[in-house]
Amino acid sequence: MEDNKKPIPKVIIQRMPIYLRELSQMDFQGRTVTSSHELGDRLGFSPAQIRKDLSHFGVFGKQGTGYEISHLIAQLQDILEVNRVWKIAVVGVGDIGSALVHYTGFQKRGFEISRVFDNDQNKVHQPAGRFVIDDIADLEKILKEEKIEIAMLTVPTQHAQEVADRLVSAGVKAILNYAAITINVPEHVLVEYIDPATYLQMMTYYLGKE
Amino acid sequence: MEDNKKPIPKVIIQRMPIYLRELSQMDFQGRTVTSSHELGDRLGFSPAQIRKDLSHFGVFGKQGTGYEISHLIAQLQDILEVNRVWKIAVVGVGDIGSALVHYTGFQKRGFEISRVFDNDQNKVHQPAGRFVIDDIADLEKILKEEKIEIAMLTVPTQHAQEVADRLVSAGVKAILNYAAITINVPEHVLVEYIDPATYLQMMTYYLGKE
DNA sequence: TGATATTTGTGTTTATTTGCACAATACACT
DNA sequence: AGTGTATTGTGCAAATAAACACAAATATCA
Repeated sequence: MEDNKKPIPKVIIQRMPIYLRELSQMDFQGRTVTSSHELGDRLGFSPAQIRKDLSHFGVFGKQGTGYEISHLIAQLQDILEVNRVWKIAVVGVGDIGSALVHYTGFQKRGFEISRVFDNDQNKVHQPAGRFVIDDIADLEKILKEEKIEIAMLTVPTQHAQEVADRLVSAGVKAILNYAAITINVPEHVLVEYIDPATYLQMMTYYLGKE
Repeated sequence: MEDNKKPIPKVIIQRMPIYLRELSQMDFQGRTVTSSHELGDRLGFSPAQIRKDLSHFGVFGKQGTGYEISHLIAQLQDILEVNRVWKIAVVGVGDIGSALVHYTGFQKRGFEISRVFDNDQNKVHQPAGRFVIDDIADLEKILKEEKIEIAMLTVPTQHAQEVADRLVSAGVKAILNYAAITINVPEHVLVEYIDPATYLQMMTYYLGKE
């Protein structure tokens, strides 16, 4: 294990959830042991890369045998801090927000939507999934009370920056932004983007070359 | 411009839609000219990186002035092949599929949903947005007829691989996969993944280190 | 006009990331 | 026990990506 103070590169952190997802899938299929070679085949990575990635965090495998799946899952969950359940707020209950609220896959991956906000008075206090929609006017108050540190931002593009600012002032430390716009936040706040059109445009670049 | 036969690295192609998105935003705000420095500030990239990235495709700026926004937008649209409209199929009309069908932002970014499929006979032939849901039994036939090359895969996890196989056999060349599973496709087919939990887990890694 | 400010595109350098290859270890089987 | 096969973790090399830094071009303005 590389045990100096250098931070582990982001590109490696990005692959860890992919490894965890695939290992969970293998576990679900009843598998108990795997190897860097098999995992690499399934994910399209080289075996060497998988071994090297894992080696940043410790020694998890056994020579000649490979990796015990349930053990590696537990280790990855520790590393990614998802051996507990993080509370999440969904801000904006449009089509995407609703879809996220109804999605049942978060719990087993370490997350639980715990509050849902909208600014539309026709939606406020109405049910959305197992929630009652809160008024976005109470955003800061509720997020602080509930100590919610992660938000999924699903408001219309033109309001994304303004709502992001409020999330930051409410103490949110990580934002998953579904609005198709880059938002500016202080350095200590993490932002990731989900914008299908950017993925599609990446692919059309290659489709156009054929 | 770097004009040898080396393919342009994927990491650069990934940034081009981000540049395009921000430039469109600036254009919408009435701006006409920008610089690598300003664009970098807004996006969190270094100016040098932006200039180097663009230099792979040609010369778009003017020394002392910067970039004319509308011109650079047009050039990026050409590069990414979104100066035309690509037909897209949505496969699986659950919560996410519905949200995509109702999303109005695709058209101006080069895409148009043109067919929508589900296997649930209670949904088939029912309306979804401006569409009538087609029976997934007719998937191959319709995709070939319509020459649809791009699909957004929004079926339940356990059916994702099987449906992906059918998309490939129907001639689809690019899949945007919303199912939380890695799918295997032939080398000539592009796949990108949208799985919110992987992004969240990446962020909790860092949150846990604070 | 000429002096000063900007800003690009790119050759070079530095840093990061990936891949290679092999000793060390474990297992299976005779 | 011994032989053959599988697999890990890692030092080192190669490949890739990012940053630096500067000549050349443009704009501004006294």
